[in-house]
Amino acid sequence: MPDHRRPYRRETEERRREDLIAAALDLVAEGGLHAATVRAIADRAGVTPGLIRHYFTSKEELTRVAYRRLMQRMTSDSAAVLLDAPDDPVARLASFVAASVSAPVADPVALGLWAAFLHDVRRDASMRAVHTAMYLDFRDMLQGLIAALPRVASDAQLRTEAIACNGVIDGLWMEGSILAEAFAVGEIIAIALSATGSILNVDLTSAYKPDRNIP
Amino acid sequence: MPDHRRPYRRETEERRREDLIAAALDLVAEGGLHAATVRAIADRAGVTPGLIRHYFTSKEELTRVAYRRLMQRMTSDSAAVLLDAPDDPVARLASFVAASVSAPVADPVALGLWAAFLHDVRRDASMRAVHTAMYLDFRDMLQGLIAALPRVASDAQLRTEAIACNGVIDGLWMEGSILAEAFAVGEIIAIALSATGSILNVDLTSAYKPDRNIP
DNA sequence: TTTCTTGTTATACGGCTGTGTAATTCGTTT
DNA sequence: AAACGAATTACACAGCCGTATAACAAGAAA
Repeated sequence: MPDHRRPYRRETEERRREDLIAAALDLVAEGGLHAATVRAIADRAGVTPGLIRHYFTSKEELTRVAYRRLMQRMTSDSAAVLLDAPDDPVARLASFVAASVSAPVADPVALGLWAAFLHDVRRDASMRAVHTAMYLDFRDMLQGLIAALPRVASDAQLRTEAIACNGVIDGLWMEGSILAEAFAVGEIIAIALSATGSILNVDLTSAYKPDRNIP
Repeated sequence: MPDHRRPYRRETEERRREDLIAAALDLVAEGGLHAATVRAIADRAGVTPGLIRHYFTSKEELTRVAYRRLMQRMTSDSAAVLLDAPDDPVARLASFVAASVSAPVADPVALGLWAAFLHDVRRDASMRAVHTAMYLDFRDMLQGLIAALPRVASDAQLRTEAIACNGVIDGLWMEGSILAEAFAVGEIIAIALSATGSILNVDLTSAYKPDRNIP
């Protein structure tokens, strides 16, 4: 029996939901899905466990929402690169490819989160829909950049090339994130540029100018 | 109070360990890591929960062993392809690449298992070592096939090309496993051959002859 | 047949899980 | 200042988790 009840401040619904989602993602990233228990999430968000069921009908719903938020973040991280990318189509594609295999798009935490949710994604239809949309969004971005190259290419060829380049990016994203120590600094970027360049028959390597903002 | 004790047969240590490992992998594949509880594993293997701690010092050890077994299976599945692959270096590489993005190497269950263990792999040093070894084994196989091509290439170039081709394969392996319905039959194989062919500047597509044993 | 080893089952335990519900207190409205 | 609504806390509950330990029985050895 507590001497005094824990004092608290009322917050907006959006703020509380955001905090709970962030706490859940943090915990999943640190300790896997099973570490994100109702009590741990509440603790991390600075509230008591009961509050979670006041904002989410079940823990499963919180999980779904958190996954959706993660995918949104990954997609917007990718799209953000294009905001201050060069105008030249070749350099623009090169910059996008390089960013996609570098932080913050590619990092061990993001991969860990992605993997942790994978099983639920396969089982839950709504989560699978989120995943599919995010994958196709990314691939469409890539295909748009490829289509802008100064070449002639059929639609079918563009699709094939986009899938292939996406494959390279995803594969290197994965390997670079898990086995970062197995590669030299910049090696993944160089390989990504060279490989996608080969696939598209365009010299991306010499078109790539590292972002001056990032040391 | 049970009327009678459950009857049982004694088995060899190897048999029991194998059964428990297989049961654990089955359950992880079906329901994620959290579905592989001590009780569920024992039930699936046809024994009682206590027996697990007779053969494994902890559930964590069973997990590590199961992961090691999974990696062994994936590696040997990959290597098996080379046993009845063509002798011609180009056709040989093409057959290896195609097999690596097809069943049984690439399938949703394998990807799900791989993802389920990923977090533990990042945290546990011995599991990480297993993963690294498996990755390098696969890449070395690939690099060996690339080196056998009728071309001249430096060691550094071979390494770069192997990493790039491995990236393509891994990426397509991932996407094809999760989003199988988003691709036409054989499309992933065709793209994998075309992309790796471009990277290596070799025509793998026309060198590829589908295995007659597989319809 | 009887003994002995040990593979196997049975059971207990503390701790943690997600959920349901009642009590409280914050901040606003009257 | 008093009342009110609802955000938040507090607590209870059944169930499952991994682990520990003791009782049993299967099959080999004698």
